[in-house]
Amino acid sequence: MMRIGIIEDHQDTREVLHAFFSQQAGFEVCLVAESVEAFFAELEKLSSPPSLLLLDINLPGISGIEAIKSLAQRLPDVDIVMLTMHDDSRHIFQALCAGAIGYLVKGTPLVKIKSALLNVQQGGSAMSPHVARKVVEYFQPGKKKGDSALTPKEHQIVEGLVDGLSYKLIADRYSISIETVRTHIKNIYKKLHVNSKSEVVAMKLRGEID
Amino acid sequence: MMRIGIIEDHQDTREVLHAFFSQQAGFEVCLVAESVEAFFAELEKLSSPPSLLLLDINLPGISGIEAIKSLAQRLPDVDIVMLTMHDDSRHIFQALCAGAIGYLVKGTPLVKIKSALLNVQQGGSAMSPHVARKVVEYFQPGKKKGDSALTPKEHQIVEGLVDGLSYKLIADRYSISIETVRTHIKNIYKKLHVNSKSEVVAMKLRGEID
DNA sequence: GATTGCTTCCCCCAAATATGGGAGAGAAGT
DNA sequence: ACTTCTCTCCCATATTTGGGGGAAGCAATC
Repeated sequence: MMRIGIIEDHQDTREVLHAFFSQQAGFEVCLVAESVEAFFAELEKLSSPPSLLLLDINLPGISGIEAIKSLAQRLPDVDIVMLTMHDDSRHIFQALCAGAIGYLVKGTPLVKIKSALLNVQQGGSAMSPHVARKVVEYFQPGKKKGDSALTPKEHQIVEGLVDGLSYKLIADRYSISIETVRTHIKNIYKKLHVNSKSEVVAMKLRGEID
Repeated sequence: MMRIGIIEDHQDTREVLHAFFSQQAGFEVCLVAESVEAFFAELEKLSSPPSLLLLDINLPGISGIEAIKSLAQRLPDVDIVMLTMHDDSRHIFQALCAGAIGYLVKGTPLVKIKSALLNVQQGGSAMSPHVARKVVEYFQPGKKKGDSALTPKEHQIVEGLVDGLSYKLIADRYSISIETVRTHIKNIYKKLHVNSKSEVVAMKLRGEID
């Protein structure tokens, strides 16, 4: 028997999930909440905690991604599966890094969700096809070799970013075309799994690069 | 009538300045000293203080730059104009940060100095009447008002920036309009003298904010 | 010789951002 | 009462950035 919790702000989705899994043999919906805050409040009243969580990202108050760590801390044995409309690399990466074990895109048929959750319960994973693809692509370039190691030129560019320079000024500083700067930065973003200058600066100054 | 004080160790320069401004209508040289120490001593004897100071940097004893703060403290309403041979950015930066409102290089024709001082008295600057004022304001975060201290809301916004959020996401996080976020960020930029998210992130993570 | 990785440059396009205005409401201090 | 500050929101416009392609020279490696 799988005891699942659902955190989802959209009422329709919430009720559909609740109704569906309540009917499925082997499943028991033990907690349904529309926000992380509400979830924690309800959690107090439960005798036995859920073993799996379906978690949305767009939530009022604390976002689903922000909540993953505290959820995992509070419920060490729970499997967290994201169920969200965001299929972009950034959210996927953040969620998985924070501790989510699965990532399903909204629109996935209920039966698919069911089988995915069964997979999770058996120690597998639950990912929508193209999410899985992105995940694979993430770890492919990184696991073959030097991983997130930036090339010398890329390190230079990062220095420029930390100094708050625009693409154009970086190009001037290193006497290269602005297009080259753009190319380097795009590559840096892919390696670091970010997508803005600010995030690169933040990582660098936090010592997360090098 | 502009009452000016002159602190200059080089005798020739001192006398030339004294003689020149004594002759100019609307000007009154009320104090001439060859050092900061001597200036403070003479200041005791004056009934009404100078409204403007011509200050050298190379001085015996306390340097002109070191003296700026104590001078400004002693004479809150005085405009301090540097008159020095040092035209390097370091000295300029130090002087302006300390509170000097103008910065003239030695060799400036007397009539130019005169018009520069007139500009200062009229709320301008003594470097080049319209670019100069911006330069001054650039180096002096907020001389007139509440300094570079960020408001609570602005600190919140900075947190959002450090987390790599876009304007829209910051707006969502704090439940305010994206326009409000833009306004706050514009104000932050002005206070910190930067003009990009990355620079704010860099300053914050370097501990230069707070 | 072929593949791979690094650097260099170009195109296009949509979105985000920076910059300059203005404006009103409420709180706090003068 | 008046000013100052903070927070809120809006408009317009120009530039920058992010994301998607592709391509070419070069060095190292296989």
